[in-house]
Amino acid sequence: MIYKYDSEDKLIVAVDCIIFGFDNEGLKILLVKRAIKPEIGKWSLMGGFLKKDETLTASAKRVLKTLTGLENIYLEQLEAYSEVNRDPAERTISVAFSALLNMVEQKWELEKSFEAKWFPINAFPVLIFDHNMMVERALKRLRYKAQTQPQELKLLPKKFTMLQLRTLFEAILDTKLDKRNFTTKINTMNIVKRLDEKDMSSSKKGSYLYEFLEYD
Amino acid sequence: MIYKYDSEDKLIVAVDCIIFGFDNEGLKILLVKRAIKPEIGKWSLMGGFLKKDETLTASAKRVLKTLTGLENIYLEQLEAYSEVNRDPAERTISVAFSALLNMVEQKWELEKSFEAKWFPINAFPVLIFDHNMMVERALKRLRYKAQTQPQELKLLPKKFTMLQLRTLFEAILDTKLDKRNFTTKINTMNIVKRLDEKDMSSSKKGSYLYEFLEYD
DNA sequence: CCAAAAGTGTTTGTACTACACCCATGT
DNA sequence: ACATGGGTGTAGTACAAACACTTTTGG
Repeated sequence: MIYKYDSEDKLIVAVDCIIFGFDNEGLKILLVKRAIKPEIGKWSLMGGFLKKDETLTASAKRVLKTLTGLENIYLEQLEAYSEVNRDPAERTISVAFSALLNMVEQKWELEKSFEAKWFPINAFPVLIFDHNMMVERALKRLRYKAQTQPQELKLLPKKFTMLQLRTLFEAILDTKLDKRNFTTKINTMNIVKRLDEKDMSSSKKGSYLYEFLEYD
Repeated sequence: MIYKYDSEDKLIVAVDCIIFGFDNEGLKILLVKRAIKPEIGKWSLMGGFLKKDETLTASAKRVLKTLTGLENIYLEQLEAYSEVNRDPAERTISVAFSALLNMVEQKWELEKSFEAKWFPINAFPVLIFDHNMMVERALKRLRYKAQTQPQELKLLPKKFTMLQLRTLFEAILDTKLDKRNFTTKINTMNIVKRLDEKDMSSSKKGSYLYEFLEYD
């Protein structure tokens, strides 16, 4: 026998993805021009609606795949947004997710049927609904991650130089970091291993490549 | 003109509250015996369903008020749970909230129409659905809060002794803390003020009472 | 006067900060 | 040989951890 909560309200649940990218210049955020009403034509986070038979994470992954073709991406649930009039079209609640993409060894491409664009994190437009709040929160979380679990920052190519890693940190934390102190700190953290390989593209001497250590 | 997302799925959204209390003996969690099917009679978090015209936070506050009569309680949104079959009765997603109650100068009482009971945090029963996961998460968050914003731990009476505060920390962090180091740390944090008053109930000498500083 | 709990300081190690020079090599 | 970016060490300071004795007073 199956019981049902017959008299309870039902409503639409959405997911919105804050997609961060890093390209050695700075931290970027991926936005799309909204294709449906209301607020059609305005910049927005990439989002979608939760289906009856999928989890929130699956839904966010589906959205991400639609936009970039990518699967198996680090996706983290942030927070649910539920102001009654957050979406003027209809009562919806939305759960925010954040994803991190490596823009350098880019194994994906933006789906062309969407008008999508990367914006620098410190110069992106006003977004629809409560999306700007969501980005704020995601940035806070990203800064926290950088301090506590930098190995989760899947924004770099598999092999990267100390300079790349430091530039990433500087972009996320929006600050300058001392080269020597940064190297010692990363080393004492025991999260990377130095390879024998060097990257020769940026100098005559070449700079060592590193990899994040895998942990079980 | 108003637009609607007509073809999207709608579903039931629930809130579940992880309610922590502290009574100088240890950290407790408030559970209720479930009164509706399915899983009727099993221990569960206090929960409810989101109504069309209320925010998630309002919904969680309503649940808390129903159970304890209390309003204006520190409530924090944790995470949304959305496994498709998490509730065998019907597809629902649930957003977890955590609340902190002071069991000592208890200004509230448990609503008698519910069979509700405080359990020690390290000895409570298996709960329905994914509620045990929710408690795990809430505990993690509580530990984090203790480290970073102890003044948010509204688990103590307004005036408390260092011993009470330390016992609370020990309960939350599940560890022993050195008396001297703890006092110095709390003092350098600048989050409490020592009153001229002493609590004489526990010793002949009496121990100073403290209050959390208000911050704007 | 003594039992019971409260209060208090010092030392040691570890982590963070600031700071400047030498190294390797392609041209 | 030199210009370019890469790599490295030290000294000072601040914070965390370990550790034990003295104070107060009701009984």
